[in-house]
Amino acid sequence: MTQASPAKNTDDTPTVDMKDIVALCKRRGFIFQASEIYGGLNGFWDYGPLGVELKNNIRDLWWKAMVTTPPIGPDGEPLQIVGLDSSIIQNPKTWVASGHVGGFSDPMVDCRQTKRRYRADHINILQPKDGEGHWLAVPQDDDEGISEKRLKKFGKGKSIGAFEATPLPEVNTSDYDKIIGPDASEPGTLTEPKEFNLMFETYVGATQSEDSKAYLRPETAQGIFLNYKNVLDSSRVRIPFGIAQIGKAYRNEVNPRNFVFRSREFEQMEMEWFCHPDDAKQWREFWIAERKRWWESIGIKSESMILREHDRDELSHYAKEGEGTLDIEYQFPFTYPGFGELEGIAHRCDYDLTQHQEHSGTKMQYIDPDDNQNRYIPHVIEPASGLTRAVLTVLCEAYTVDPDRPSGMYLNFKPSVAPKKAAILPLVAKDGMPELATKLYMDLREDMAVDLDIKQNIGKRYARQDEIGTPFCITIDSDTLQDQTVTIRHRNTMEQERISIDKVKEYLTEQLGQMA
RNA sequence: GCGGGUGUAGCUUAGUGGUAAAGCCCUAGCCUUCCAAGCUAGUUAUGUGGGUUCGAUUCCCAUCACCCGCUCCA
Repeated sequence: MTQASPAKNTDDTPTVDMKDIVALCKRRGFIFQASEIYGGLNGFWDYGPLGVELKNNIRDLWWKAMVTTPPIGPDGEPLQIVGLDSSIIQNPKTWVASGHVGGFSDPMVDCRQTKRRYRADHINILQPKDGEGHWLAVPQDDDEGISEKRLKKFGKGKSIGAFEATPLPEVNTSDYDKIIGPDASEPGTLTEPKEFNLMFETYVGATQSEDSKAYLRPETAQGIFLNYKNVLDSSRVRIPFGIAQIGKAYRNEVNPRNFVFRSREFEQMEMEWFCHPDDAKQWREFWIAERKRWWESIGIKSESMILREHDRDELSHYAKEGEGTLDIEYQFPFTYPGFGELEGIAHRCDYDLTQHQEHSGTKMQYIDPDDNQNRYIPHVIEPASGLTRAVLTVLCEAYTVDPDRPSGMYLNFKPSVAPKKAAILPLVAKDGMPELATKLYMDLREDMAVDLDIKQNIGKRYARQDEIGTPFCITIDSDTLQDQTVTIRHRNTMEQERISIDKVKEYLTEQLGQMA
């Protein structure tokens, strides 16, 4: 069967409009706005009957590719990867050690005049020692001599020696009206520092106090690092090995945007690959190739993705010393003609294990079973992607406009991710056709997710199945009553073929296997 | 977080300072022999909260949500 693929435009208009995808998701029960009847909640989404099937299918394929049947390694042996399901809430010290508590609460100030935003702890305030004149906000890290230029303009002839420098966070907010912002031309334009704590806070126990404060995990990775020793001591794995986890994570995003692409509650699929520091570079390359292949296996076309190395200055705190981070990016309709992040493959070095060793006092070093003098803290290669982001990607990729069919479009899902593999449709609801269809349905449903639909005319039912991306429709008609044959309709081509009713299961199993 | 835009049924659109209209969809029944046909009946809406007014979906204010741009994205 030929795969219809939408031709990518060469101009800057994507072939699919996000509005249509969002509307389809709501109409057919893939994704709803969370708490919609109360007006919704910015950054939260619910997965409907078909959405949860799609999400579970993608989740299961990831788990199978990582844990159940991990890839074959460079030495020809299967890799060792074990699963984990850690708690969303952990001891809050976890997030101090990981750097999230310190790094996620940078106070920011906005300038009302220039609309620019600054980190408060990166700004110094030059305060005239004689108390006369304006206070000047300048960058702390002032390589370009900005302070001098600002002084010349607003310092009323005073030299730098006539000022005292104070970090902005130490300045009383009641004095903000005297301050001229770093790029402003008049005083009093800076807002009070706002805390941008991107972790959701909660309280453990029935009484709320600072002592009982805890956090919803902003990444699943830390649960893996916390259990690194437990896994090592209980499951006979040896370096190199991986621990994989799928689960919810929470980030209080400043600005959720683009449907489920950036939401405040989302689901991650992360695997931490523990290896010898000398092998980290090689394993990073291995996982980049492996992960790209996986995305292709669930139906994402190679030409819709790019691999992008992070620039030095966008590297995370944990990746600074290593081989860096590479993103696999997808050409979403809302990033077109640009790309948006699908998965990051990061070299986290020994940052996390070292941090937890220091903060917890628990030794995290690995002792080579063949040479107990060879002790080291493993380096980590982390392929981390968003499951909910994967759902969006698969939807965007599958959405295919086709004006020549009643629905005007169809979802070109790979059968492995499709919520329904086949639909069984009696041509009309009489002459014993519904009974035959029900019998076939009862047989098939033991082996695959199938739909039985008897209502309305056949065209509407085909259209409905096209909209939810069902690869095959099996139709019972009057010939079936005579010769026990049914028609199989192929979603992408709308072509039909006739086969014996008792060959249907065999046929579908073979076809679905081939197309998976 | 800033600026701009939008908000009437699941969707697309009417309309009005005084009972909110239609088509499609959906549900039930009839009909229907291969791609959203037809008939009958039915469900469903002025995002939320204030204010002005005898009366607000309409005018005003606030708020929420969504979209676009900027910002942010550990």
